[in-house]
Amino acid sequence: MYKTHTCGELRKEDVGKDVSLAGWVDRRRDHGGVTFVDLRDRFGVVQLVTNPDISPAAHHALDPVRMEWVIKVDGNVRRRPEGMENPDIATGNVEVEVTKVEILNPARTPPFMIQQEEEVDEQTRLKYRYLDLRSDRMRDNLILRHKVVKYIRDYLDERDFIEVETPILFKATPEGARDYLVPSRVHPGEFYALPQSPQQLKQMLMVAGVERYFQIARCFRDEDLRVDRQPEFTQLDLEMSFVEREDVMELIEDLYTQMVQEITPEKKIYQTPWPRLSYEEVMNRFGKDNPDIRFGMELVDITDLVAESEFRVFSSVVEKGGDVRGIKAPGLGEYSRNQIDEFTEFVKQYGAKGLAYIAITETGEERSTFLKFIDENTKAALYQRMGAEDGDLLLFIADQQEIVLDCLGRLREELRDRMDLVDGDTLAFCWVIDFPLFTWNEEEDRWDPSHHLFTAPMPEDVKHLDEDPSQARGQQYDLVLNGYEIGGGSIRIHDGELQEKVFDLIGLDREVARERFGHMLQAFSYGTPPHGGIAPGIDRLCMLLANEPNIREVIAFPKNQSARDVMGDAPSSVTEEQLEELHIKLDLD
RNA sequence: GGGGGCGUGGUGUAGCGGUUAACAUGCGGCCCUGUCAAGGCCGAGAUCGCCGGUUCGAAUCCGGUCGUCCCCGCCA
Repeated sequence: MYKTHTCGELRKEDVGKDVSLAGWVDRRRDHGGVTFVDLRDRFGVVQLVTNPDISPAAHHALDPVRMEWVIKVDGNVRRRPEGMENPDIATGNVEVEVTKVEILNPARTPPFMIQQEEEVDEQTRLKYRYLDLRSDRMRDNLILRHKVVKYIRDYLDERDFIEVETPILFKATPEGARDYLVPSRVHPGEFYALPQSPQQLKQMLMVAGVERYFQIARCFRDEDLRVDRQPEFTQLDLEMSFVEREDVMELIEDLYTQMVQEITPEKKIYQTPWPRLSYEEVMNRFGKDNPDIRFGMELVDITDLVAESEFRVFSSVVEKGGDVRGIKAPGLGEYSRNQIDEFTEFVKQYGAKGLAYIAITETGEERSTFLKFIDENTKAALYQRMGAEDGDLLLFIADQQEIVLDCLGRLREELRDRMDLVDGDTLAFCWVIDFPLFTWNEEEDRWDPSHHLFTAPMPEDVKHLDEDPSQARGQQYDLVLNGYEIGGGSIRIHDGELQEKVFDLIGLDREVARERFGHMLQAFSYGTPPHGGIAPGIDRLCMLLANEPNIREVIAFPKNQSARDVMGDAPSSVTEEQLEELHIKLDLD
């Protein structure tokens, strides 16, 4: 037997026991005589002691042993001498006096020190991911993720959901993200696609009468990567029949609230029940549809106040139908011209032409790009609307509404980070609802679905589909946490006729629609229950629960930014024979 | 597709026109019987990502290239 106990479980109560332990050498402290070895396994660390006077054979057996060697020891648990306890580790009151050592496998000197992976180049960590994952941090992240998924499965199982697997090899959909394609050997020239999500399939399961489906589903999208985006990621995919949007939202809210309390009790949920905010409201208040509501500093519309102003930057924008809005950064009134310029550069990245400001020092002195152009009354009204006080910095953008909101929304979160306004142990969940069903696509001169093309309109808005599609709101809901979209869903269209009308609206040719979605329309003609669902992202949730700065830290084997697996070296070239079998000829420049 | 940051011993950094390329840690050796990032002494280990240019002289300046991270576009 390798182990009678794990390295993390020995306590005062175990003193006197003969134990066998096995694990990795975390550290070794050789005092010439007495030698200490910290032995680590998945469950913790315990201190081993050898003494040449007591057990010379065991003592010398440890001589060659170095960090990350895998060893098995027999020994006796004893209480540490008075004053030698280590309160920093769970097993710190005891140690194991070693009587026998067996080297199970020596280790080369690792390319980096396991517990210091935070300051190691990420590429090195990814190349040796199996070493990186030995660290407490990564081990804890893997465990956290396991707990999240297990909690979800147990919770949904208790509520009569069944987990159904859907195919990974399915059909390409030109809408939305780019597909990963898989060539077919038996059908020359034809391709499967890896699913961007099991959307169509879960709706088919509703037609099939499953009623309550979920799946911890892997999804694939061939788009460029970000801190919170990987080409393959995991969703809790869920769909229910005979529900309205409130039913789905309540289910997820209850699930996540209980899960967080159970798994990360140190986290505080900012507001319960979770606020339900309309798309229009969050855009006006926060400038983005996935707002971080943990702090204030909301956007303020001053278009009406400055429409007639002498400051042409403002008034000319208003003439052209644009907006002027601002944000107040309390306490930044002493910022230098240079510091403010950094904000200007920041918003220019997102299309703003400039940034107007009023900086008010603690003593009430004002520096401004435009104050001299506006009269006292306007200034007073502006200060009142923004709640401006001594010491504040007021920042303004004038442009088309879309740009103003986007830039100020991003600026607001930039200020959050600079001013350190939020606490990572606060989870501010909220729902964003009442999205417009369509958004106008300027380039293609047509309406695009804002969520996806199966989203049902609000019943009272169906009438708008014919006259003014922009007025139609969808029965859609986005789940937002601390400024990240961590899920989205909707009540679906279950009526073939309405579905065809939506296809028409987005300019999808009937023939093309039949080719791509004929199977769905056909399915819907055989008795389809009203249904809806949601697909919360597991990776982003775990990232936030683990206070990690990016999604890769909660994925065992992530891809790097250029979608490469640096450990396994994928993607890689294949043999001529493989290509031939797949009827593929390469055309590389 | 575009913009920006970073590439110096195994790892993390310093050096930014002339240095024996510095420091920490890890690694090897010796000493050390109560440490827990143990300590002390000694030692090995880097053609400064790569290619080209400027210069009497390049880790250092310039151009290109590759890698990586962050961002924009993209992600229904």
